[in-house]
Amino acid sequence: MSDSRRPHTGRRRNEAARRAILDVAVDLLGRDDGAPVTIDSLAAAAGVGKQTIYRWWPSKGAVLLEAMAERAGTDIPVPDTGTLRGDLEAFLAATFRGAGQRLTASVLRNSMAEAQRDPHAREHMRAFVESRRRVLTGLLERARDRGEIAAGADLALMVDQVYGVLWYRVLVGHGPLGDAQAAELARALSDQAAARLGDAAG
Amino acid sequence: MSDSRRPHTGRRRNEAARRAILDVAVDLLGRDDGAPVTIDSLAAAAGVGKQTIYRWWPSKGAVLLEAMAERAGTDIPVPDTGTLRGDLEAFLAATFRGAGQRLTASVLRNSMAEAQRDPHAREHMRAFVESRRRVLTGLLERARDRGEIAAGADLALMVDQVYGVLWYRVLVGHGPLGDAQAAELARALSDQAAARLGDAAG
Amino acid sequence: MSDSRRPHTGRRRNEAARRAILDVAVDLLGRDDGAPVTIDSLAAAAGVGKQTIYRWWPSKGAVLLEAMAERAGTDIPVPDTGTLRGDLEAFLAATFRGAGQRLTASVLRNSMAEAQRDPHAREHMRAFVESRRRVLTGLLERARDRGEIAAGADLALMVDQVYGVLWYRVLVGHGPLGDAQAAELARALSDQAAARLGDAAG
Amino acid sequence: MSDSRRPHTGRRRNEAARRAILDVAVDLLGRDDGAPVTIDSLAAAAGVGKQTIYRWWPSKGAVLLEAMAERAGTDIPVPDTGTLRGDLEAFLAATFRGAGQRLTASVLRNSMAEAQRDPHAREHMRAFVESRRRVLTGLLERARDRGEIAAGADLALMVDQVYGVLWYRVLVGHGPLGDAQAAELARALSDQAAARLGDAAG
DNA sequence: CGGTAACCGAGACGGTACGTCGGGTCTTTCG
DNA sequence: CGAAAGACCCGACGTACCGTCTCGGTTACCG
Repeated sequence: MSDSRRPHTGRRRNEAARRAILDVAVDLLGRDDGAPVTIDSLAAAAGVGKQTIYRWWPSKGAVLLEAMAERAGTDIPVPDTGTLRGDLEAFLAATFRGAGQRLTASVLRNSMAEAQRDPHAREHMRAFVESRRRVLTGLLERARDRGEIAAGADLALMVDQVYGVLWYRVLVGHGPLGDAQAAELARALSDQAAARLGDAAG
Repeated sequence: MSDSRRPHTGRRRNEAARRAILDVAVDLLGRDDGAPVTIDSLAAAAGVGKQTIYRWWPSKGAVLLEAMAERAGTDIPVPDTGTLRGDLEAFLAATFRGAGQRLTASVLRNSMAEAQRDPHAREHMRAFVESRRRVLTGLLERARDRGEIAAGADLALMVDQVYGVLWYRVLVGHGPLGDAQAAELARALSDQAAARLGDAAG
Repeated sequence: MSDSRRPHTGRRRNEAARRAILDVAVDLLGRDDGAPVTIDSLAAAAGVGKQTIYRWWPSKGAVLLEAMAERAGTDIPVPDTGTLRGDLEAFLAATFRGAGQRLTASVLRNSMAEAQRDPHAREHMRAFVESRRRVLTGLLERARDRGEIAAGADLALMVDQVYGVLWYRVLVGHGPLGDAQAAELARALSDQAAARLGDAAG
Repeated sequence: MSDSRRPHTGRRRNEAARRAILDVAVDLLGRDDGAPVTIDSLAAAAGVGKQTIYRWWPSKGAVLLEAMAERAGTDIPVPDTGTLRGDLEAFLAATFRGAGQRLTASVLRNSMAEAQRDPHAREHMRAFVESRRRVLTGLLERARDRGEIAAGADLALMVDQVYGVLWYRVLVGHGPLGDAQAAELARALSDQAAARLGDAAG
């Protein structure tokens, strides 16, 4: 993998090695051949000793999740179309399109599986999920401030519906995940919000 | 595990062995100590030779998922309150209550993790999920026939909104899964359905 | 402990694997390229899983020593020339010639090194050494019975003088180990025995 | 190990560090817990960087053997009792007593093991052994000059019998190594010498 | 007297081998 | 002839050391 020699950095952590490990991790996670990413192959492909991985990460799951967070966390821009439905549709489309990619989906599936076994990975997963949720929650709060969502609405549950559908489809693979689904779900959620507003009004 | 001696049955398949294997599988899946259920421990605990497992199941994942399906698949009665919201609330409450139990949740988490690695398990998971979805889909279709849901509504997506939230919370564990969530989600979905009806009417 | 005769079910030890392991061990020990015989290479060369080695031997040293004992223990015939000096010369010549071979010497050196670290190997070495000593002790006892060695002579020390010289030269390599040395040492020891006889007589 | 701070010596070799390394090496070699003295533990215990060891010694074995030579090489005084047997008995008693000490024996065993693997150590061992042999050879030559040993006698083989017995017992541990053995062996060797003298005379 | 060369403690690095664990197959013996 | 027992091959696991490297610092020598 790393043909060109990576220089030692003495007694300080070698940033180049860290990068190589994470890059290779994303690469391997992306393969959906079912091969479950071994530490040996990871180390070999990164041109790194296994100890260098274990020195900095407590477990395989931790590496994979950090790698995943880097990849999947590639910022989804927060749109501002002026309406809840427009914002949702744009955000969901970008999000679903990302997660729908074969490679990213594979990363997500492997990571979630790892998180079920490894407590470290679990914690990383929790943090990753939280960071993603925060973005969407912000979008919804803005809409609420604009008066498009009732004050008492359960924003968390709305967020869960989005990411729930996303993970569910990624993990089980029973249905597609693309622009059409994003649009449909955006409409459903804005309908939910509108209905509650009407309640409050009436 | 099997204190009393299970008799050999000679040349015919030993149903008792099959039962013991599935029972032990559920038991081990239920432990959420993170220990990942090995075939050896499964065979030992069931008082069964490993070959007896492999004779009847193609892989570890297949056993575990079949075990899970037995447990988690305990039939949720399909309610009939006369209204979509009532039906949903009853169904979701029962479903969430089941999945929210520590043991069942543990089984689900382990099974989903297994399904990400093992193709056999993946297929089983797909089938299990499909069977569960069919029930809820039936409930929604009935409501559509009653005129509570628009003809063009994406029922599959509504089903996903339910099971997506369920799996998402089970797997990540960032929020509770109980009657309150069931009620809130039932209300949201029926609102969403009603909104589409209004569109169609106008 | 409490178990009486259990008839043993299940697959039996694979004798071919055992032989392959020991043969390969001798082969690898024999290389005096300094490469220290790893379990991995041993298993690979024998076409055997590592576990199969660890199932039957407690440590690497134990395998190597058993292999060595088989090789070096190839029976040295006990000569019967009628005189102590003749017997000694024949026995020592055969023994030294064996140990002097490059391959056997290499096996001996590696084994002794292993025995210094590994308690299991140490015990095996003790047993091997003891079995070799017994043969020579028997030869000396016969000579004592014939009256060629004084009753009070320290036979154990005489045996040590033989094997001491042998191991010393094998391990340090400061001098040859062949027929000439055998003859010289045989003469020295029979002289030494004769001297004690004279003492007793005088 | 080194509680008090060792002062830097700038660009000149730090003698204190060298001493600390050798002292710790002897200390660790002396443990007969079978733990095989690693460079890391050696460096840590000496409060020294690993590079400081590799700067001055070509390999682990070299350090250990130099340490051993220092300890075991503590000069055995060459006695002068006037007779071969007396000289031998005194010299052997002192030598055996030294090597018989648990700590020294442990050092010797570990060093010899190291010498079988490491070429540097092997060479050091050869040199050490040679220096020890020279002393005993000198003692024998003096006796030959006095006419107590025949001119044609194989002094080297006599020396080998002494050190052979010593190493053999140290390495295998099948018998004690003390004054009694020293006396018995001294008598045996002087008997050998006397016998050859008689031959020459007759 | 200000570089600079060689030493030092520290510790990360790429590797190799370790001994263990688990997966899935194969073989033996019993009922 | 199915089922238990369990040995087999394979390969990943996480750890221990190896010998190399770079760092930041100290001290002695040299210009």
